[in-house]
Amino acid sequence: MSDGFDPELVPDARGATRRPEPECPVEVALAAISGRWTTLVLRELTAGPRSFGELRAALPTVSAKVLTDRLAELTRRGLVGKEVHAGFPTRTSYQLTTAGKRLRPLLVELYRTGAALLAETT
Amino acid sequence: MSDGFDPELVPDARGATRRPEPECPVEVALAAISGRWTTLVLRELTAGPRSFGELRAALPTVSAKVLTDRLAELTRRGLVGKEVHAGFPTRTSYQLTTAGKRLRPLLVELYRTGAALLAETT
DNA sequence: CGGGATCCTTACGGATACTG
DNA sequence: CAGTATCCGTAAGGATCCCG
Repeated sequence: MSDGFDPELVPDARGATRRPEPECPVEVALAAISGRWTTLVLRELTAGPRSFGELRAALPTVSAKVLTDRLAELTRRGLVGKEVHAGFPTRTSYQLTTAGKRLRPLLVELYRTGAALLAETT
Repeated sequence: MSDGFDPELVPDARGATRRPEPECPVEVALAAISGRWTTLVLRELTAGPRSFGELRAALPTVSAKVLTDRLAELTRRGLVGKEVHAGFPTRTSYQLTTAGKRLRPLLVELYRTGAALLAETT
Protein backbone atom coordinates (compact mmCIF):
# COMPACT_ATOMS: atom_id res chain seq x y z
CA MET A 1 0.00 0.00 0.00
CA SER A 2 2.95 2.32 -0.53
CA ASP A 3 2.14 5.60 -2.16
CA GLY A 4 5.68 5.87 -3.46
CA PHE A 5 6.65 8.70 -1.14
CA ASP A 6 9.36 8.75 1.43
CA PRO A 7 7.61 7.85 4.73
CA GLU A 8 9.49 10.55 6.59
CA LEU A 9 8.26 13.15 4.16
CA VAL A 10 4.72 11.80 3.95
CA PRO A 11 4.18 9.86 7.17
CA ASP A 12 0.44 9.37 6.80
CA ALA A 13 -2.45 9.64 4.38
CA ARG A 14 -3.06 13.33 5.06
CA GLY A 15 0.06 14.19 3.12
CA ALA A 16 -0.68 12.03 0.10
CA THR A 17 -3.11 14.43 -1.52
CA ARG A 18 -3.27 15.20 -5.21
CA ARG A 19 -4.10 18.84 -4.68
CA PRO A 20 -3.73 21.51 -1.97
CA GLU A 21 -5.96 20.56 0.96
CA PRO A 22 -6.44 22.86 3.94
CA GLU A 23 -6.42 19.80 6.21
CA CYS A 24 -3.02 18.64 5.04
CA PRO A 25 -0.50 19.25 7.84
CA VAL A 26 1.87 20.98 5.46
CA GLU A 27 -0.83 23.43 4.41
CA VAL A 28 -1.76 24.04 8.03
CA ALA A 29 1.80 24.94 8.91
CA LEU A 30 2.21 27.06 5.80
CA ALA A 31 -0.99 28.93 6.55
CA ALA A 32 0.29 29.69 10.05
CA ILE A 33 3.43 31.43 8.81
CA SER A 34 2.18 32.75 5.48
CA GLY A 35 1.75 36.37 4.60
CA ARG A 36 4.23 39.17 4.45
CA TRP A 37 5.47 40.31 7.89
CA THR A 38 4.07 37.24 9.64
CA THR A 39 7.40 35.64 10.51
CA LEU A 40 8.71 38.99 11.74
CA VAL A 41 5.70 39.39 14.03
CA LEU A 42 6.27 35.87 15.32
CA ARG A 43 9.94 36.66 15.92
CA GLU A 44 8.98 39.67 18.04
CA LEU A 45 6.44 37.72 20.06
CA THR A 46 8.91 34.90 20.59
CA ALA A 47 10.98 37.37 22.61
CA GLY A 48 8.02 38.06 24.88
CA PRO A 49 4.62 39.79 25.05
CA ARG A 50 4.32 42.97 23.01
CA SER A 51 1.82 45.78 22.68
CA PHE A 52 0.53 46.99 19.33
CA GLY A 53 2.72 50.05 19.56
CA GLU A 54 5.80 48.04 20.52
CA LEU A 55 5.30 45.89 17.46
CA ARG A 56 5.00 48.97 15.29
CA ALA A 57 8.16 50.38 16.83
CA ALA A 58 10.06 47.16 16.19
CA LEU A 59 8.74 46.99 12.61
CA PRO A 60 8.53 50.68 11.69
CA THR A 61 7.42 50.30 8.08
CA VAL A 62 4.53 47.92 8.57
CA SER A 63 1.19 49.68 8.18
CA ALA A 64 -1.39 49.58 10.95
CA LYS A 65 -3.78 47.74 8.70
CA VAL A 66 -1.38 44.95 7.80
CA LEU A 67 -0.23 44.55 11.39
CA THR A 68 -3.83 44.38 12.52
CA ASP A 69 -4.56 41.81 9.80
CA ARG A 70 -1.62 39.62 10.84
CA LEU A 71 -2.45 39.75 14.53
CA ALA A 72 -6.12 39.03 13.83
CA GLU A 73 -5.28 36.03 11.69
CA LEU A 74 -2.76 34.66 14.17
CA THR A 75 -5.29 35.17 16.95
CA ARG A 76 -8.02 33.50 14.92
CA ARG A 77 -5.79 30.49 14.44
CA GLY A 78 -5.15 30.28 18.16
CA LEU A 79 -1.44 31.01 17.81
CA VAL A 80 -1.51 34.36 19.54
CA GLY A 81 -3.45 35.58 22.56
CA LYS A 82 -4.65 39.12 23.12
CA GLU A 83 -5.20 40.97 26.38
CA VAL A 84 -6.79 44.38 26.54
CA HIS A 85 -6.05 46.43 29.64
CA ALA A 86 -8.76 49.01 30.19
CA GLY A 87 -7.95 52.66 30.77
CA PHE A 88 -6.91 55.54 28.64
CA PRO A 89 -4.96 55.31 26.52
CA THR A 90 -5.89 51.69 25.89
CA ARG A 91 -3.11 49.17 26.40
CA THR A 92 -3.02 45.80 24.74
CA SER A 93 -0.71 42.85 24.99
CA TYR A 94 -0.16 40.15 22.43
CA GLN A 95 1.60 36.93 23.34
CA LEU A 96 2.20 33.51 21.86
CA THR A 97 -0.12 30.75 22.97
CA THR A 98 1.05 27.21 23.63
CA ALA A 99 0.16 26.38 20.05
CA GLY A 100 2.02 29.44 18.81
CA LYS A 101 5.16 28.40 20.63
CA ARG A 102 5.11 25.21 18.60
CA LEU A 103 6.08 27.24 15.54
CA ARG A 104 9.50 27.89 17.00
CA PRO A 105 11.30 24.81 15.60
CA LEU A 106 9.81 25.58 12.20
CA LEU A 107 11.16 29.12 12.27
CA VAL A 108 14.57 27.77 13.26
CA GLU A 109 14.46 25.32 10.38
CA LEU A 110 13.43 28.07 7.96
CA TYR A 111 16.49 30.04 8.96
CA ARG A 112 18.77 27.03 8.72
CA THR A 113 17.48 26.06 5.28
CA GLY A 114 17.61 29.59 3.93
CA ALA A 115 21.16 30.02 5.17
CA ALA A 116 22.15 26.74 3.50
CA LEU A 117 20.62 27.86 0.21
CA LEU A 118 22.45 31.16 0.39
CA ALA A 119 25.74 29.38 1.08
CA GLU A 120 25.14 27.06 -1.86
CA THR A 121 24.98 29.76 -4.51
CA THR A 122 27.81 31.88 -3.10
CA MET B 1 25.36 43.71 21.75
CA SER B 2 22.34 41.46 22.10
CA ASP B 3 19.41 42.31 19.89
CA GLY B 4 17.03 40.74 22.36
CA PHE B 5 16.22 37.75 20.24
CA ASP B 6 16.77 34.13 21.03
CA PRO B 7 20.13 33.27 19.40
CA GLU B 8 18.76 29.98 18.09
CA LEU B 9 15.94 31.80 16.35
CA VAL B 10 18.10 34.68 15.12
CA PRO B 11 21.66 33.32 15.00
CA ASP B 12 23.18 36.21 13.10
CA ALA B 13 22.57 39.75 11.89
CA ARG B 14 20.76 38.69 8.73
CA GLY B 15 17.74 37.71 10.79
CA ALA B 16 17.56 40.87 12.85
CA THR B 17 15.85 42.96 10.19
CA ARG B 18 13.05 45.41 10.85
CA ARG B 19 11.25 44.62 7.62
CA PRO B 20 11.04 41.76 5.11
CA GLU B 21 14.40 41.50 3.32
CA PRO B 22 14.94 39.12 0.40
CA GLU B 23 18.42 38.38 1.74
CA CYS B 24 17.15 37.23 5.11
CA PRO B 25 17.57 33.45 5.33
CA VAL B 26 13.97 33.06 6.48
CA GLU B 27 12.71 34.92 3.43
CA VAL B 28 14.95 32.87 1.16
CA ALA B 29 13.54 29.63 2.49
CA LEU B 30 9.98 30.95 2.37
CA ALA B 31 10.43 32.06 -1.21
CA ALA B 32 11.65 28.60 -2.14
CA ILE B 33 8.49 26.88 -0.93
CA SER B 34 5.97 29.65 -1.48
CA GLY B 35 3.12 29.58 -3.93
CA ARG B 36 0.20 27.23 -4.28
CA TRP B 37 1.19 23.73 -5.47
CA THR B 38 4.89 24.30 -4.82
CA THR B 39 5.23 21.90 -1.91
CA LEU B 40 3.28 19.28 -3.82
CA VAL B 41 5.61 19.60 -6.79
CA LEU B 42 8.58 19.28 -4.45
CA ARG B 43 7.03 16.20 -2.87
CA GLU B 44 6.74 14.57 -6.29
CA LEU B 45 10.31 15.40 -7.23
CA THR B 46 11.59 14.14 -3.91
CA ALA B 47 10.41 10.69 -5.00
CA GLY B 48 12.56 10.92 -8.14
CA PRO B 49 12.81 12.60 -11.55
CA ARG B 50 9.51 13.35 -13.23
CA SER B 51 8.36 14.49 -16.64
CA PHE B 52 5.94 17.33 -17.14
CA GLY B 53 3.20 14.84 -17.96
CA GLU B 54 3.96 12.69 -14.94
CA LEU B 55 3.64 15.71 -12.71
CA ARG B 56 0.30 16.57 -14.29
CA ALA B 57 -0.86 13.00 -13.81
CA ALA B 58 0.15 13.06 -10.15
CA LEU B 59 -1.52 16.45 -9.64
CA PRO B 60 -4.49 16.22 -12.00
CA THR B 61 -6.12 19.53 -11.19
CA VAL B 62 -3.11 21.80 -11.58
CA SER B 63 -3.25 23.83 -14.78
CA ALA B 64 -0.41 23.70 -17.29
CA LYS B 65 0.26 27.36 -16.75
CA VAL B 66 0.62 27.13 -13.00
CA LEU B 67 2.75 23.99 -13.23
CA THR B 68 4.98 25.70 -15.78
CA ASP B 69 5.22 28.75 -13.52
CA ARG B 70 6.22 26.66 -10.51
CA LEU B 71 8.81 24.65 -12.39
CA ALA B 72 10.26 27.78 -13.98
CA GLU B 73 10.56 29.50 -10.62
CA LEU B 74 12.10 26.46 -8.93
CA THR B 75 14.50 26.13 -11.84
CA ARG B 76 15.37 29.81 -11.74
CA ARG B 77 16.22 29.45 -8.07
CA GLY B 78 18.49 26.54 -8.79
CA LEU B 79 16.38 24.08 -6.82
CA VAL B 80 15.25 22.02 -9.78
CA GLY B 81 17.13 20.92 -12.89
CA LYS B 82 15.58 20.35 -16.30
CA GLU B 83 16.67 17.96 -19.02
CA VAL B 84 15.12 17.99 -22.46
CA HIS B 85 15.50 14.80 -24.47
CA ALA B 86 15.21 15.54 -28.18
CA GLY B 87 12.84 13.62 -30.43
CA PHE B 88 9.18 13.60 -31.05
CA PRO B 89 7.23 13.74 -28.94
CA THR B 90 9.56 15.80 -26.77
CA ARG B 91 10.47 14.29 -23.40
CA THR B 92 11.57 16.29 -20.43
CA SER B 93 12.78 15.41 -17.01
CA TYR B 94 12.74 17.55 -13.91
CA GLN B 95 14.78 16.61 -10.90
CA LEU B 96 15.89 18.15 -7.64
CA THR B 97 19.34 19.70 -7.59
CA THR B 98 21.68 19.41 -4.63
CA ALA B 99 20.28 22.70 -3.40
CA GLY B 100 16.73 21.47 -3.91
CA LYS B 101 17.38 18.40 -1.80
CA ARG B 102 18.26 20.68 1.07
CA LEU B 103 14.59 21.60 1.32
CA ARG B 104 13.73 18.13 2.55
CA PRO B 105 14.23 18.72 6.30
CA LEU B 106 12.13 21.85 5.99
CA LEU B 107 9.28 19.94 4.38
CA VAL B 108 9.51 17.33 7.13
CA GLU B 109 9.37 20.05 9.76
CA LEU B 110 6.38 21.68 8.04
CA TYR B 111 4.51 18.40 8.25
CA ARG B 112 5.50 17.86 11.88
CA THR B 113 4.46 21.33 12.92
CA GLY B 114 1.18 21.23 11.04
CA ALA B 115 0.32 17.87 12.56
CA ALA B 116 1.09 19.25 16.02
CA LEU B 117 -1.17 22.25 15.43
CA LEU B 118 -3.98 20.01 14.24
CA ALA B 119 -3.59 17.81 17.31
CA GLU B 120 -3.68 20.88 19.54
CA THR B 121 -7.11 22.06 18.48
CA THR B 122 -8.73 18.65 18.19
C1' DC C 1 -2.89 54.30 22.10
C1' DG C 2 -5.00 51.00 19.24
C1' DG C 3 -7.14 50.32 15.96
C1' DG C 4 -11.49 50.58 12.00
C1' DA C 5 -13.04 52.13 7.37
C1' DT C 6 -11.92 53.14 2.59
C1' DC C 7 -9.81 53.06 -1.54
C1' DC C 8 -6.38 51.68 -4.73
C1' DT C 9 -3.07 48.72 -7.32
C1' DT C 10 -0.88 44.80 -8.46
C1' DA C 11 0.29 39.97 -8.08
C1' DC C 12 -1.45 35.52 -8.23
C1' DG C 13 -4.03 31.60 -9.57
C1' DG C 14 -7.03 29.61 -12.87
C1' DA C 15 -9.56 28.78 -17.49
C1' DT C 16 -9.26 28.35 -22.30
C1' DA C 17 -7.31 27.99 -26.70
C1' DC C 18 -3.42 27.29 -29.51
C1' DT C 19 1.58 25.67 -31.16
C1' DG C 20 6.42 23.36 -32.18
C1' DC D 1 4.27 15.69 -25.33
C1' DA D 2 5.33 19.93 -23.42
C1' DG D 3 4.52 23.71 -23.20
C1' DT D 4 3.00 29.26 -24.79
C1' DA D 5 -0.39 32.99 -25.21
C1' DT D 6 -4.43 35.46 -23.45
C1' DC D 7 -7.72 36.87 -20.58
C1' DC D 8 -9.94 37.34 -16.21
C1' DG D 9 -11.51 37.56 -11.19
C1' DT D 10 -10.01 37.71 -6.71
C1' DA D 11 -7.44 38.67 -2.85
C1' DA D 12 -3.38 40.51 -0.73
C1' DG D 13 -0.70 44.40 0.51
C1' DG D 14 -0.34 49.17 1.17
C1' DA D 15 -1.75 54.37 1.79
C1' DT D 16 -4.64 57.57 3.95
C1' DC D 17 -7.93 59.38 6.99
C1' DC D 18 -10.78 58.89 10.94
C1' DC D 19 -12.55 57.40 15.68
C1' DG D 20 -13.22 55.75 20.84
